[in-house]
Amino acid sequence: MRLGELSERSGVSIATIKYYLRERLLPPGRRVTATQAEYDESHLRRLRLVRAMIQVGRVPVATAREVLGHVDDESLGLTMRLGAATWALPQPEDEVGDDAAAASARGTLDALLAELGWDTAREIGDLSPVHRGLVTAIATLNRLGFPLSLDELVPYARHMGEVAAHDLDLLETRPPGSEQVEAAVASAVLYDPLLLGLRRLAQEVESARRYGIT
Amino acid sequence: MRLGELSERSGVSIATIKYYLRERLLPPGRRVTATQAEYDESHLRRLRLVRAMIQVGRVPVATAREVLGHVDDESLGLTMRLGAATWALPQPEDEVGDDAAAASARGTLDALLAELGWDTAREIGDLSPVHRGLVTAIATLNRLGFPLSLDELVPYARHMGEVAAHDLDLLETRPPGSEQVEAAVASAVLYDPLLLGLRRLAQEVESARRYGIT
DNA sequence: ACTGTTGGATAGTTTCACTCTCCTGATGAG
DNA sequence: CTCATCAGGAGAGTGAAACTATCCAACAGT
Repeated sequence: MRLGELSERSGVSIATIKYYLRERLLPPGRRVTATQAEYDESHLRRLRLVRAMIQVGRVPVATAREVLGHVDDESLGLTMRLGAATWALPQPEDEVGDDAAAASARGTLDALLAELGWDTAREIGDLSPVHRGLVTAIATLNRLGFPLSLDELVPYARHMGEVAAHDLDLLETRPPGSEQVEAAVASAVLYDPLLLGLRRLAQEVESARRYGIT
Repeated sequence: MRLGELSERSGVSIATIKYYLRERLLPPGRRVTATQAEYDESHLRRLRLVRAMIQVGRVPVATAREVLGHVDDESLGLTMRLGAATWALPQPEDEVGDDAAAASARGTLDALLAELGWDTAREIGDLSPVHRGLVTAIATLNRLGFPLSLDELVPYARHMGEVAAHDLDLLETRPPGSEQVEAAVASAVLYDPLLLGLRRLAQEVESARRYGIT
């Protein structure tokens, strides 16, 4: 198919597709002549994934390019590709600072990982953006005057641990290959709003149950 | 305290504070003379909350203004204020369309709410932005070729239900009043990245556990 | 009186994600 | 063969969002 059809089938404007091609979010089509190229179903799938990452997942274009680079890196195993993609995903940009709040947050997180036996994560330490993002989040809550104790944090972590296990269960039902990696990215990016939405909904329901609708 | 001190204590530049004042994210100080005003601790707290919402929670300025308006609306009860704030919070903006994917997503969500007995949420139906956000997320996954069955969705919802219950337990430990409402906003906005970070971390750990580090 | 700040208003600046305009080179109907 | 049409590519332009910088008159501390 050509650019026009790709645009029509995906609902993305031609100008935007050209932009994504320029930004290398979408691999170039197979060149037919000097001024024409042919696209296939994989381009359509990739385009939809890009759109989902950017629009639903709020992932910046530059970051999306990086993540997709890891998705396409066939020299890595599943775990590493998943990890690489996760690694590149957007974190609540630092601005941590080394104040007391940050130090306390680091301590809390360390204790949490020890408590749960998540030693893999502890070894990686604060090199991981995920780890740093968590420190930032806890530190911010400290600064705001809503400190999180270990006891309050552990139940959250346990639930998210089970969610993660369920994530991987679902991933295993996919045929291995790039579809599995794409599913991993979709899971990382698109399940976020899903889970948060479910939490909000549950909060409303629970609040109504406890206090009535006043 | 005056602008300069507010800036120093919060770490936010004077120019930015002026911007927030202009945008009514921060109530004006108590006027001392025609060209000078006095700020207090509540301004500092509010400023930190605003920063957290915008920087960590990625909440747009206009939305933050709306949310804070509800926080300050003392004519409402706790549930309603929490609901109002939640209601105003940013959703993965629609662009739903009425295609088959959206219809199927609506059906799945309805079934889920019935299954869990979350009838309060079902009555509100698709008026709620949270509800619509969920439909968008599920529909997007459908379109990408990663359909979510009810069976796969239910465990997620149960876990988030427990998380929400824990959220409200924590909320009850706060002294009633505006601090409680602020805690509710902080919970809604700032726990998001915290939970997502925990999920990512748990995914890495679980993946390493299952498949090794390859 | 002098120096430096403060609050307020207005006008930049930066970043990001597109979107528009041009241009060259096919391509297909008549 | 011709001529309007469309494809692809490159560069400049646009609009929104969140700041940031510049002015200015009115104070405040010394």
